[in-house]
Amino acid sequence: MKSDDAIQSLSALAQPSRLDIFRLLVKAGPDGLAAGTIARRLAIAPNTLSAQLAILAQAGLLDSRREGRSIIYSADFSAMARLLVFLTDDCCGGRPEVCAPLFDLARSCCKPAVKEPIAKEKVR
Amino acid sequence: MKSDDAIQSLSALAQPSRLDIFRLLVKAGPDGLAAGTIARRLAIAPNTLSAQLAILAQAGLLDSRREGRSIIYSADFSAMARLLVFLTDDCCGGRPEVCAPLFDLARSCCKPAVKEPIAKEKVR
DNA sequence: TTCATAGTTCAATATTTCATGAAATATTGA
DNA sequence: TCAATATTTCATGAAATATTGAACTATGAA
Repeated sequence: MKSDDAIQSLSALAQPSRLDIFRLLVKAGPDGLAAGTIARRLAIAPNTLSAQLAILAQAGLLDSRREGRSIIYSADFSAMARLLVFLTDDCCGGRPEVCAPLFDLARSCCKPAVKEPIAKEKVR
Repeated sequence: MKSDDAIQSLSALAQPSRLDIFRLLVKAGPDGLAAGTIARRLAIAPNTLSAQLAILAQAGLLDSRREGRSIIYSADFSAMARLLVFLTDDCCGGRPEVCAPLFDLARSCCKPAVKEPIAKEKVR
């Protein structure tokens, strides 16, 4: 990832409505949500939402697809991961303990992504 | 972490000079770098740099301490981790494979900082 | 003291970003 | 086709942000 791309992603997320939108879509998972649903849930005017979605999509953080009259938006998880990698690039500098919080992050994210559905219940 | 705090951190990082500064300090590790050193390395005017450092510090992303005439800035790794957690909150939504990239992130960061190798690799 | 070095603060200007209303486009069903 | 729904585009004024020169504070050395 280039610095310009990271700036674009960070700028896209650095706005209250857009951060809410993105986090809502992160929670929604790959299925995503229709623009109208997002507008209703977050109480954002349709035209304002459209502009926000365009900014997030342009930054590569969202995918979109049309389904009937609706346009479904979903978070691009791999783009997200690339951004996080960029931010933490060479974070250790020879001191593995420095980035220990990052491992805690990965572990707290969800149950270890092994093939078997280890835990039935939801994380948190 | 509250949304406002995340916005502040993201806004702080969403600017070319500040992103460069932060990443330089991430690489520098806990020892940090003097403001003047950062200014020289990144070719930023001292007063401009000062403003940028203040914004990053206000966002909680940097620590600072005086050493003689110099003021040493260093990245706050735990603040960083909190931001990443916030962004990926509930990212799984019942689909562990969705956040697999985050595990790749943690592993690529540096050598696993775990007491014992949990599960098996092969997360893909 | 006096001076030089290291950073910061302030004020002004230039630029970017934001939310909104009005109008336009796309899809579906009657 | 027409009407309704879903979303986007455009133009605009207001607000936030960035950069710069000049002045200011703090530390250490002569």
